[in-house]
Amino acid sequence: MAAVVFDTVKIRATVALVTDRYHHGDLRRALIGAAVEAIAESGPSALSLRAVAKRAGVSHAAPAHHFGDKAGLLTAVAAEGYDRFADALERAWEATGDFVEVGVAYVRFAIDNKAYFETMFRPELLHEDDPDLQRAEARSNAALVRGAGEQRPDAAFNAEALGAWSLVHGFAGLFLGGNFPPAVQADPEAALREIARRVRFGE
Amino acid sequence: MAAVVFDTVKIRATVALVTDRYHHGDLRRALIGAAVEAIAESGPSALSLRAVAKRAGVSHAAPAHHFGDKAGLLTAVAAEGYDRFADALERAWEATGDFVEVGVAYVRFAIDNKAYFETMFRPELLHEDDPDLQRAEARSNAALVRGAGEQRPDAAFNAEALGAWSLVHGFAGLFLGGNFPPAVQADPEAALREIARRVRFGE
DNA sequence: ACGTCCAACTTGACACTGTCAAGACTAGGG
DNA sequence: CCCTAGTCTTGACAGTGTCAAGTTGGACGT
Repeated sequence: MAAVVFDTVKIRATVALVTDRYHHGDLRRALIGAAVEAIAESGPSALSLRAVAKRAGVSHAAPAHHFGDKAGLLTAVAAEGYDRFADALERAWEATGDFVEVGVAYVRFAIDNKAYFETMFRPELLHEDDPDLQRAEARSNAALVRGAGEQRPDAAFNAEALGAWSLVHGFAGLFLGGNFPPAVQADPEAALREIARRVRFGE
Repeated sequence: MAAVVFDTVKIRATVALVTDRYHHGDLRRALIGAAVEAIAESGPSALSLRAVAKRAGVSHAAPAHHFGDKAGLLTAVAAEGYDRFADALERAWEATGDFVEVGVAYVRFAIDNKAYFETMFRPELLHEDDPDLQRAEARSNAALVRGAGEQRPDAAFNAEALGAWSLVHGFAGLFLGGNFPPAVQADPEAALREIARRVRFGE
């Protein structure tokens, strides 16, 4: 009997996540989700706090209460994005141990998670000093470096890794902007693999 | 005597460019200039038409009169940017005939003309169907292709050119976002040349 | 020389935005 | 059972883009 009661409590707590009680339950999460939806539709710079609030079914000032200001909400989105990004890169490296596959995962993430990706790389919209953001950013940087190989001890930077990073990042950005010819826009992953086949790193 | 009068007229017309008469003379130009300044300070998405108007010393609705709406002003900025961009790429190709130098010019333009560059590659802020924009965009694409070499007739796209384009575009974007290690941020051109030395295109 | 037309620009208004202060509500601990 | 602390709402304010209606003044035909 006690078990049954306990279950009921759990169910009510779960239901509270999507219900419209005064105390929402996990409004913070819901707001981030609503923000991601809105960003996916019209980009991070067009995000409206009031529209996000409406989407989540709360009052217009609720988002600011949780995130301080608009940049705070976008920062939370970016931080979550970097975390998912790091996950994706780590998965790719662990599954294949292949340099190129990490690059493919980079681009695939950008395409499949346009909203996160576009928010992550727009520093003028974020609170760059936010500790959560910095932690998540560091995670994804580490995952990236891990997939890019060793750095020679005498160099100030790893030129091969920087080149590869630039390539996949630029590819993703140009693709999302619709700047490529139709054949590439139609199947970006095939195009990227074709490029990878034709590019050699190292002198 | 007639010549003197004519000169005076010309002088008055020139002065009108910077003066505060009711009919400005070339307000369109002045507004674009003010917009570029404002964008350089805080990015294209933070642009305020009213702030641009104030900077140019005209009423708050003057920009909308000339450009239709905010996206119209940004489109004009982007079009001018693409034109200057095409100029820079053409110059680099004609001066050196070197593939790599066109890439360097690409990145150098992005860094030296942050405001233009960031506006150009933000399609959600622009009127992409604007004929002036399309013309200027086509010009810079042509200049880019010219520097990237021939395309094999059997391929749907030029993989080497796309790879090089992605690389320089990504490098520029990451640099502008401040994502690189300090040594690279301090001297991006040297870093880019180092990368170019270590990357080989073609199988 | 002069009136008339028309593009350039202004004025005023509206709905919408982010942000802030003050208040209403409620879950959880004493 | 109340009281507190955190969650969310309400109401207000200045600033924004956009539109309609007004003013201004240069150019052009007569």
